[in-house]
Amino acid sequence: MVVTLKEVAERAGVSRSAVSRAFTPGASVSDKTRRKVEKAARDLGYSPNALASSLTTGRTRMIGLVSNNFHNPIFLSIFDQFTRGLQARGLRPLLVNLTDEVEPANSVRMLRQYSVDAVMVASSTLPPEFSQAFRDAGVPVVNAFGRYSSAPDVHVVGIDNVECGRMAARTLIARGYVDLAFLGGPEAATSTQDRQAGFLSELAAHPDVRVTCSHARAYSFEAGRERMQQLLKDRPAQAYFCGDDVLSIGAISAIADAGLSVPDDIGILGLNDMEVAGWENIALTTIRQPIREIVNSSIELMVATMDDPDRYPEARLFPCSIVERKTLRPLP
Amino acid sequence: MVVTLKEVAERAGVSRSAVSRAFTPGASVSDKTRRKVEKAARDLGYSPNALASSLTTGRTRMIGLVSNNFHNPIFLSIFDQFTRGLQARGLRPLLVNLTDEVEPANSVRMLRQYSVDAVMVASSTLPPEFSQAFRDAGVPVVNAFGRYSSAPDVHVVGIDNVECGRMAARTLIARGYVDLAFLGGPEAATSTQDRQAGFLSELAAHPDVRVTCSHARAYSFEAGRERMQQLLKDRPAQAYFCGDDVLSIGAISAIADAGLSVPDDIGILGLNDMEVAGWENIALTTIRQPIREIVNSSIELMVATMDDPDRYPEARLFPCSIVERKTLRPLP
DNA sequence: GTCCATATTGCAACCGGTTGCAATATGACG
DNA sequence: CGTCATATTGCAACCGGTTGCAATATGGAC
Repeated sequence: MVVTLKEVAERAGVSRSAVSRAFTPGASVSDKTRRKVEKAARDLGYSPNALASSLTTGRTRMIGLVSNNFHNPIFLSIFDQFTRGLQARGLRPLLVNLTDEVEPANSVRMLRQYSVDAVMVASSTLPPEFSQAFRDAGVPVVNAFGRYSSAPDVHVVGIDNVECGRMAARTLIARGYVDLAFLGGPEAATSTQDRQAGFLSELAAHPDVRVTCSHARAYSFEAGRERMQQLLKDRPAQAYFCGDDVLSIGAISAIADAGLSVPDDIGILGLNDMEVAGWENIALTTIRQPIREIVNSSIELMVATMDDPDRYPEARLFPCSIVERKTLRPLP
Repeated sequence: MVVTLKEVAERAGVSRSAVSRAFTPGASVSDKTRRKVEKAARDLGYSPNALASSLTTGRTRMIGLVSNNFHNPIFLSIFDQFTRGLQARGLRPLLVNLTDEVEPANSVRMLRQYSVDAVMVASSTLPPEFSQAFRDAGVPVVNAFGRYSSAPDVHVVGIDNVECGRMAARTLIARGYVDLAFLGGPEAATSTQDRQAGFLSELAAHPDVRVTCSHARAYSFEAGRERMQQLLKDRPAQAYFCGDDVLSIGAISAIADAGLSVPDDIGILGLNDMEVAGWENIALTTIRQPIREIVNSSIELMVATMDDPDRYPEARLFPCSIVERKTLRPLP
């Protein structure tokens, strides 16, 4: 059924090596041979078996694309960017869903069985042990959307969550809010820890401003909604910096249910700028993460690490920016 | 760096065949040999190279997961289900993003180079030529979320869009709406064509009911919003059946902007029941597509077709159901 | 202990390619 | 036309496994 190199060689009247070289860029073949081979290949509908060649070349051009986040809509566009970026470079993503997986060794074994050339961890919540396990197995790894300080031995590309927290604080202060709050994701998530730390550190310079912190049990709509419902039973703050857009929208939903208005009664500031945040009936004011840039840079770094596996680990941080919409009162 | 069968064989003091057999379920090996091999493998940290073995066995256990829909949030959960379902069966999804790809031959070549055992097309908008091209290349294919009538030579698993259209009509009629409209996706999308046909056919029995049709240029928030803005300039209908949830939410946003209320002034019925539709500040009444069942059935069918490549093509249709929320007036 | 059916084992060829090396072809130059 | 450097080619070994087959080992029956 499937055409092999040998058949092409026979039809073209050349050796198998000649055919192989005709398909290898930069190999030594005369134009005459190349033409004969190309004709035979075309006639037969031949295309080389990438897996067979990987056996000798040691490169499969397959990349493990690893994530555990299949609920936050922002990740759909992240997968979109990654698949397109990898494909454009002739790389193939082997998608690995690590939801509920706790044992790094399993994933490592699996990805080694399939000889991926590198691993892209696309997650802000996967424990660093996973990235480290891949690296220990000798596979180039980049952790996209990861925490930059926790795993200095693995490349990380993402945003400066501490700075995001500071930016959030400055944004709220500038709008005249004096009673602020942070509503984070799970307390164990490093992204939440960093954003909170930045938020608080910036506010340290404003002793006149009141600030409180609380945490939702997950980065999800329901969790944000539940948490905000509880907060509303007490005296709520004037404005909340939420650790994530989905969380923000859950919070807004609870506020609306309580008969209060955003931004008139309570201001909400999100983080991520997922597509849904821009929908006019959501219109979330949020801090935009430059997804495209992070993805492209992650791929570039990964490719560079494939060429030089001993490359010294680095962190690449991209600045975020405020996207002004309708859930914060305007600047005075 | 990487441990091979040969090294394990040497350490265990057996032949390479013995090692291979120890890792092949059902092969003939004595317990004694198996134990020696397992110990050696453990000591060395050996795990077999799946790609190398695929050369002789002809099976890679890799599946091409092909889609062109990376904007509709419903597809994130679809990918979630697919990756988990495939992984649970020891299959590995090679993700292929066909956004902007128009030439089926390219995808076929790529997937053949990587010797995938089967292809899962997860899309309702990919032209049937793609599925057909995979089938013509001799690769088992299932088109999940595809149109059941257009490509009788390829397995299709999904919903009966015509019946969905009818169900939508019945739902609106039952709520006493007499001035109805269908707001579809692109006119070229077969899902839109079928839903519209079903909608109109059911209404044929109700000559007293007025009905009009229009189409958004894409299955997107913006497209739905724009189209509804235009519709509102004229005399809008009492209730709209929208071809998709995202479209519905765009329409709702336009209606709200115009100072009208949903469902008091205009009713909206969506289709899909994506996660966002359930968020309380959206609360879209919609027709639920049983995603999990469709995905599982698609995988089962794909696996069955891998065992019997000549399996006669079939269509599997799953019933949809109304999810009652807050964008239609209640039943009388 | 012998005989025979059955279970294990290793050899060697093969899967579909790549590549070092030596052999041969080519072309420039004198 | 001969010489020599360079370009092209084919041979054969190899990548990391699997598997048919023949050889050997095992164990039960007699």
